[in-house]
Amino acid sequence: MKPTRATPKPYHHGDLRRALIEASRRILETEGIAALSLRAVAREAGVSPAAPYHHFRDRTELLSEVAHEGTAELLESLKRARAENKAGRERMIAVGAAYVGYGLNNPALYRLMFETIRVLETGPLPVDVHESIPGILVDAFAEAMPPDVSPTDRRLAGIAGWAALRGLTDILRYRQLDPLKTELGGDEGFIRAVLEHLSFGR
Amino acid sequence: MKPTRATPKPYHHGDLRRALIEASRRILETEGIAALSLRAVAREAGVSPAAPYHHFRDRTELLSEVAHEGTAELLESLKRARAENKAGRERMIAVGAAYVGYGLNNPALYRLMFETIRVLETGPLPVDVHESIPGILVDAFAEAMPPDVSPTDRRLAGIAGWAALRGLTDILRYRQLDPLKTELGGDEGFIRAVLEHLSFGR
DNA sequence: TGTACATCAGTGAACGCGCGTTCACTGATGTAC
DNA sequence: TGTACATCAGTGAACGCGCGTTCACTGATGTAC
Repeated sequence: MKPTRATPKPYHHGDLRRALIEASRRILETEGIAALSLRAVAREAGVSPAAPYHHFRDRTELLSEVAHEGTAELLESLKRARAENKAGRERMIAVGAAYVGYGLNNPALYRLMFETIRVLETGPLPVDVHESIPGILVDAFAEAMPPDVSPTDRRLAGIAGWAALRGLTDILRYRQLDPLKTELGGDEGFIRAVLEHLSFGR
Repeated sequence: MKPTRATPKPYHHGDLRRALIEASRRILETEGIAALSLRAVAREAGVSPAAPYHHFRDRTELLSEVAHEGTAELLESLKRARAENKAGRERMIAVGAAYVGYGLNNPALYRLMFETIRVLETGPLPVDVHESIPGILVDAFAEAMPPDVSPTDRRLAGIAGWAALRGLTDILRYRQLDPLKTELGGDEGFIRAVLEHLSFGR
């Protein structure tokens, strides 16, 4: 009995590579990174422990792929928020909310992404800054500053904003702020309220 | 041959409990959390694999103790910074720098502390806010705001500041900002410059 | 002060476990003629 | 279209490893008398 799904299925057992990455993400978010072994992933995907080796050199490579997928998704989400809002406060808040939202919806993956960056990225900021996650965030904040602010201050405020988003994501993730959050109307309202207080450097 | 050290040594083989915690921290910072097994700790401390069980129920308890020690140290450092600077911008920057500094000097422990919080802390913010890490940070930022700012805005700005410190620590830890950092005179100058741009919510 | 005993920190061997990875294999699919 | 063969994704058994934890033990220290 072949499955009725209309997925590509280019090889004789379906798109296992895809299935393995999805299994990894499922395990990651439900059982945590410590449970994310190659064997567990194979089990979750319903194949033998050796099968993944036809698609990934080793455990590290699988993890990198998963992290990379997360990075691509988040980047996509930020670009969408940027495109849908004109520069200024609107965009700053939309981009910020998209960032925090992604982190809260994929907490374990979000963590993995940054742990992996340390290993993968050699240089400091990526080449094309406007296509990188930090680049988009910093820009969104910098652009929201009043017109009389100097380029350096603008940039520093952007970095402060970027940092605040990372911190905010962590704080909300660990539920350290639930009472205040409720008071201000959930995640959305809370994020908005906090972001209102950024990017107004002197 | 007894060691010449003047340490207490209340039991017949020295203060193993202490030695185990110190061994844990050494392993944590040099080899990472993944390498922090009970056996590795015992090895590092020069005792048999079963010895730690006379001091900690299991691996989790040891980890909790280590995390707790880190939390206590950081709290102590923040209190010192608070006591040594009068309320306002001075204190805000001193407390912020102390926070980031601790994170950068103990990166793996810093991470462990927050991973552990999730498990350990049941409620949201600790009871005595002025004796908690978030409490001190939020206050330091809130106090640095201009006098005409409303209590709610003050609090939100404080939270934004707290978040920025967490994010800043992460960013610096992953060396994503080295060029700019050098430009601004190392960690110290950089942190100061970024903090200058916070806590000026409208 | 001296002896008998209780306490308990540390030992070392052993257990069962899940892991990453390798290996010779099987069997379905794709390709050449 | 039909057959022979190459390809290669997936199998299942096996390896050696380090792990957490338990156990009966040993032997130094502390305590009662």
